[in-house]
Amino acid sequence: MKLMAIPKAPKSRLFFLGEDPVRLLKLAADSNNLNVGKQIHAHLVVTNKVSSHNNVAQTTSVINLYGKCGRVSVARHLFDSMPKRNVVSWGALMAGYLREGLALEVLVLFKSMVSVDNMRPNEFVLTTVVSSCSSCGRVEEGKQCHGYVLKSGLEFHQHVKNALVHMYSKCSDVKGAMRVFSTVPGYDVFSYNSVLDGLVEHGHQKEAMEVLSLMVGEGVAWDSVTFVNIFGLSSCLRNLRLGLQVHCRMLKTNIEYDAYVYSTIMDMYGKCGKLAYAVRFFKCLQTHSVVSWTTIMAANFQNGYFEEALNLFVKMRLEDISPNEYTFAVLLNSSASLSVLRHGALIHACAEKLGFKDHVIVGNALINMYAKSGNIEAAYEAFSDMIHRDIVTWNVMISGYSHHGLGKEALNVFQDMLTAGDHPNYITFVAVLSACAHLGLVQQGFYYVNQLMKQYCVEPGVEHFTCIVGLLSRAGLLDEAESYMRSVSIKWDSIAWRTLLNACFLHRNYGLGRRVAEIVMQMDHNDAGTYLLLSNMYAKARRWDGVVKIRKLMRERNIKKEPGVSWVEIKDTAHVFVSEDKSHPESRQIYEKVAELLVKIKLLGYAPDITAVLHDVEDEQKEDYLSYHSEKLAIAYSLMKTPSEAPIRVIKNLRMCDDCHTAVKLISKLTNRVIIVRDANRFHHFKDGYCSCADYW
DNA sequence: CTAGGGTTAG
Repeated sequence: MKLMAIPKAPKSRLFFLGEDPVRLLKLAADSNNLNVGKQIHAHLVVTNKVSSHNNVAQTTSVINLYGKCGRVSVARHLFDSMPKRNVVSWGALMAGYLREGLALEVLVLFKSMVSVDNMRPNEFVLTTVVSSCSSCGRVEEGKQCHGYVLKSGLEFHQHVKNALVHMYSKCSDVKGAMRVFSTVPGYDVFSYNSVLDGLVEHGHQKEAMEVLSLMVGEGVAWDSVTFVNIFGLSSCLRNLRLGLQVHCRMLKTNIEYDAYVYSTIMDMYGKCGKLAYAVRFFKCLQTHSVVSWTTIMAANFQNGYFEEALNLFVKMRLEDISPNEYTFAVLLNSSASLSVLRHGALIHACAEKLGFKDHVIVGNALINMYAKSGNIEAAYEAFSDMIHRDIVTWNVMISGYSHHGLGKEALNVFQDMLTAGDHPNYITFVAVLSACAHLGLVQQGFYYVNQLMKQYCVEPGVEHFTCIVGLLSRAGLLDEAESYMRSVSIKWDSIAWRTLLNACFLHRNYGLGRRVAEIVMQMDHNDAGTYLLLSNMYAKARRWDGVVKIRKLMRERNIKKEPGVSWVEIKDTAHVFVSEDKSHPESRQIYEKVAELLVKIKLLGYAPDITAVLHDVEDEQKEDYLSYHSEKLAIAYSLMKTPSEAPIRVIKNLRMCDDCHTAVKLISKLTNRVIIVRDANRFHHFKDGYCSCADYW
C-alpha cells in the first residue's frame, strides 16, 4: 500500500496550544466544527491525555463533540473505553443518541446507568431521558422517569418540567400534561409551547384556546414555535379570523422567523380556504424546500385543485428537490380524486423505487388511490403489504370496500381491526354502517350504533344516523325510516333527507317521495340532483304534470342540469365523453358500436326505459336520447380499443341512470367483461349480468 | 463537559 504524504501542518493547527482543551472542545462542539474538534482530539491523543485514568472531563468533552456532530458511534466507542465515568459523561452520550433519533438506546443507557453503575441522574440526564420517552412514545417509561424526578426533587426545574409536559402531551396523556403544567408553578414559553402542541395534536382545540388566552394574559413573549403552534391551531379549527390575527401579530413582532413558520402559515391559509394567500406566500419565499413544496401542493389538493397539485410536482423536480413521504401522500391523494389510475400507479412505482412505500401515510394514500380509481383488488394488496397500520389505514380499507358495495369484505376488515386491538373512531363507524346497509343487516346496524359505539366511546353523529336511514330505506322500511328521522332529535341535513328521497324513488313510493322532496328543496334550493330525482320519480309514475312542474321550477330557479360526462383511460390518454356529443374523432364508429351493442342486448331482454326522458319527445327519439348517454359511449369505445380480458373502468360525474345500469349489466354479460363504473356516489362492478350494488344505489 | 418546544397527509 502506498502511503500518502503527510501534509505539513499549517500554523493555525496549533492555535489551541496553551488553551484549556475542555473549553475549546465545547466551542468546537457548539459551532458544529468537527474538523477543529478532531484536531483537538488528535492533540490530546498525541499528548496522551485522553483515556488516561484521571481525565474524565476531557474525554467527556470529546464524547460531547462527537455526539453533537452526528458521530455518536465514535462517542460510544470512547465512552465504552473509559475506565470511570461520571454523570456528565452519561448525559453527553445520551444527548448524542437522542440527537440521532436513537431514543430507545437512551432508555437502555439510562437503565444501566442507574442499575449497573448505581449513579443518580441529575436534571440534565432526566431531561434527556424524558425527551427520549416522548420521541419514541413510551409513556410507561416516561412515568417511571417522572417518579425519579419526584424522588430527586427536580420537578421544579424548568427544563425537566417542560420535558415532562411535552412527554405527557406527545403520548396523548393530555390530563397528565395539564397536571404537571398547572400544579408546578412557573411557566416559560417552552412549557406553553409544549402544552399547546400536545393539545392541538390530540384534538383538544377548546383547551388549546384557553391555554392561549392564559398565555396572552400573562404576557409571555411569543417565539417562532408559538407562532407555529397557533397557526396550527387556526388550521385545525379552520378559523381564518384567528389565523389572520396571528399573522398580524407576526408582522408586528420583531423576531426571526424560519421555514417552520412559513410552512405552517401556508398550510393555515390552505386549510382555511384561502389558496391564493398561500400561493402568494409561497412565491415570496426565497428558497423552497420539500416541505414548502409539499405544503403548497397540499393546499391545492385541499381546495380541489388536484391537477395543479400534480403539476407542481413537475416544477418541484425542475428545482431539483427530492420528494418525501408527505409529497407522495399528496400526489396519491390527488390522483385518487381524479381517478387517474395509470398516473396513480406510476406514482406508486416512483414511491416504491425511492423507498417510501413502507410509510404509513404512503400506504394509506395507496389504498385510497386504488380504491377511488376503481381497483379495489390493488387497494387490498397495498393494505396487506403494510407493515405498520394506523386508524386511517383501517378506515380507508373499510370505506373503500363499502363504496364498492363489498359489504362482507368491509365487515371482515372491521373484525380484523378489532382483533388487532385497534380502536374504531367516528369515521370507522360511518364506513361500517354503510357496509351494513349494503348487506341489509338492519339489526346489526342498530347494534353498532346503540351498543358498540358506546363501548368505544364514539358519540354517534348525523352521518351515523343517516346510515341508519339508508339501512332502513334499503330494506324497504320507508315508513320506519321516516318515523326514525322524526324521532331522533338531531339536526338532519339535506343529505339525510336525500337518502330517504332516493329510497322513495327506488321503491317507487310516490306519496312519501313528494313530501320528502318538499323538505329537501327547502333545505337546498340549488341541487340539480334533487330536482332530477323528483322528476324521474314522477316520470316512473307517468305523472307527466309533475315532470312539467319540476322542469318549470328548474327554469324559474335557474337550475342548470349538469351535462353527463364519462371518461376512460386508454393507454396514456384520458378519453372524455359527453352525452350526445360527437366531437370525438372516432365518433361515427363509436355510435355504430353503441347501436350494435343495443341490438344485441335487446335479444337478452333489454328494453329501453324511456320514462326518464322528457315526456314531450316522440318515443323513438326518447330511445335515442338514452342510447348515447356518456357511459354508453365510453364503454363502447373501451370495448373497441382494449384487449378482451381487460377490465373497463369508467368514471362518471352524475349518478348512473336506470336505463344505463340495465344496459351495462347486459353488456357485461354479452361481452364477458368486467366493467367498473364510478358514478357520483359509488362504484358499480358489472360482471356476468349482475352489479355489485344489487340494483340499489 | 451533559438538558426543554415546532413544518408538510386524512
